Amino acid sequence: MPSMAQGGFRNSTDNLKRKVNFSNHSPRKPHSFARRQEIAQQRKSLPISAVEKRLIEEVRNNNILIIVGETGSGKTTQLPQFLFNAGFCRDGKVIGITQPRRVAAITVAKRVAEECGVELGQKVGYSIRFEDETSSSTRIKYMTDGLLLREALLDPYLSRYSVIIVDEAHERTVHTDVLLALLKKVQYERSKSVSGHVHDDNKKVGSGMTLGNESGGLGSSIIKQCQGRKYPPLKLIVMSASLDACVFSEYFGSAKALHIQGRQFPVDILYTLQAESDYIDAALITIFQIHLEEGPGDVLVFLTGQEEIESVERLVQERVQQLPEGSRKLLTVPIFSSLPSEQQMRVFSPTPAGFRKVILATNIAETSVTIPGIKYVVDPGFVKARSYDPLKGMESLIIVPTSKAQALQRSGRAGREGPGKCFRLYPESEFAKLEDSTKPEIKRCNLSNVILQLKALGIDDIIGFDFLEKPLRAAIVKSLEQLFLLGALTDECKLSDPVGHQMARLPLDPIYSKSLILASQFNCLEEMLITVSMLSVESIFYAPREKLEEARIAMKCFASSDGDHLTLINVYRASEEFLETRKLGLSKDKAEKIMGKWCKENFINYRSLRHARGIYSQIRGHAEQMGLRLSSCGEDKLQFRRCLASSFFLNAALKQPEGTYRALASGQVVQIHPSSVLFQPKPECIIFNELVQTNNKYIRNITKIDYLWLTELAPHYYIMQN
DNA sequence: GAGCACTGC
Repeated sequence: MPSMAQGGFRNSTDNLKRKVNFSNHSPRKPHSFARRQEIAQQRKSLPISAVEKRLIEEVRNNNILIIVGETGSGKTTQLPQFLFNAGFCRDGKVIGITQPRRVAAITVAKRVAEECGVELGQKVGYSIRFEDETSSSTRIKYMTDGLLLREALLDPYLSRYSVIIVDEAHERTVHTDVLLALLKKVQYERSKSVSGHVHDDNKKVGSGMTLGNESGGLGSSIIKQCQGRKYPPLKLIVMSASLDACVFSEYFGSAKALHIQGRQFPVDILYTLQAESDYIDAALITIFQIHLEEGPGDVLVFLTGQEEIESVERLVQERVQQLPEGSRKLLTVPIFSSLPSEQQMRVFSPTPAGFRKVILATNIAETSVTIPGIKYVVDPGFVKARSYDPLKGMESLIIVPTSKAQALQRSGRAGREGPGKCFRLYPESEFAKLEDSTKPEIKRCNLSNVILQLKALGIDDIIGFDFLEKPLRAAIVKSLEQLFLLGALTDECKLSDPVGHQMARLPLDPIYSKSLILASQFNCLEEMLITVSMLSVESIFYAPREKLEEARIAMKCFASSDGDHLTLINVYRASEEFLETRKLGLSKDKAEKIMGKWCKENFINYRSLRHARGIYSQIRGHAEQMGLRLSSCGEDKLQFRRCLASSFFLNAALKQPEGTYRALASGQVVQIHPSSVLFQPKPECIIFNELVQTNNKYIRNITKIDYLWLTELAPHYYIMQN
């Protein structure tokens, strides 16, 4: 019996003790005088408002500032407004604020537009992929960090911006890391463009940079492009929620760091007395311990994946029935990203009177979704993490312990509305052994895309590039090699013309970008546009456990004996046809609705399909602009499969006697994932798009090809190898 | 015959 079942939690010595401030949340009354007063009152009560003058002064005096603001400090909404009012948008300049997530960019922009009393898209706007709510009058612009990176490809000096604020930098997404490196360079170059030499306060900034490599770098390319033009200095503000501000400060030449107090309620942290052998069982016991012994308030339980969530849900429901009748008012609500949105919404519906809600969540509830009413957090201390092995070209999804920062983030979820409690299902001595923070994404992902982007920005020395944290040399070399094999790089490791430049312009995985270029030569660009759109989104098919058989039958209607790629095309075209026949005279809302219904009937994930349609129209536009020939191979599937072989020759595999496959590039033994339409027939030779290790090494998205095509279509790889 | 955390252009 786990120790907590005997009440084995004890108070931690390092409870989160923070200053408490209260705010009144009254109902929204837009546009009314009362509403404006309410907003003014709320703004004034934010911790950041007390330091407005000081902040503006620091921004004036420092070209780079690190701001550490705890949750609820108001830094994201207020700082841009302070800067605007202080005149940082003179001469039509823009303040840009980047976010790692789309929803954050949208919701914050809406809030700030309301606070300013302006219509969204005017003075205050946002821009994310597929949605641009800005205009020529926009001065405060929220956007995703990936979008600003794309903007930099068109405007390397980021000349429209007077200030760029990188928010949530502690999350260390690839986009954030690359953006920070780029901004450091841009800032240095802009300061040079004004004065012809480096300013005193910029010398400090530039000191950590590799000036020796400027010849092929951003500097020279920008100077060429922007010859004779002068830009005012760029102000850079890096905002982070965590304590490791020194990482950013050091990177930017001992930049000044400021701390702003947050507004979070205290959370009691409790640990188990002993290590738990089974964290699922420990979580179950803790849930019931809270339910029976603690005061009212909902419970948030962090689990690692869908399967765990579903099994815990069943177990909780079983055990509730064994409780005395008066104690059975316990509801379970699951949430994870692949759950259809209407089911995700259940976490927001108020808990019925007298009930306690137990939310079973993946780390979607850590940052992406904020659930109201949480007073208790149960944290087993594990997370399913993706990592990438550059040598094998293989991703893996494995369950690992969380970091300290992650544990802190999770416990903070209990203190949003009042004091809370967090039950960590491991001893305090184990907490001390955790990594401080999660490994930055750039150290555990395929770098091909990053490198292609940097090359397109004129940065050729990737190994010497001044990253915030350097990726493994082997990972860089492997990706350079892949880009070379795809024809994106020349023998001198420069971006090739036109292929490399075209590939860099497309917002896709480089291997998919290349497949579009090839497809225009194979006369099947239409088919390939659909294919890469469908391959770029989360799983298209959705099969709930209880309707697995029905889902299988539905999927058969779309299946192609040639493989998954043509199956995906069939799904896309069927949805197009369905919409074509119905949409005449339908409003956009109505059309979406019947599309959603069609998806449900066919066991297709509506969100994924809609996303794929968005990508399709975007990349189709790019392809047209590039002058790629839009053609269809019609019924000639052979032509399309030959194009797939030509595009994905790096991912070819041959069947072995036991029915497993050998990946030709890496020699690894892999298996076809059972969700593939080719799981049953098991053809001799195939190409695949994904290699992920879970319980086994699985390949997914597979099409059957002829072995001879490989030497014919990719002789530079296959003939050289033999 | 398995099962896939989360983002983003």
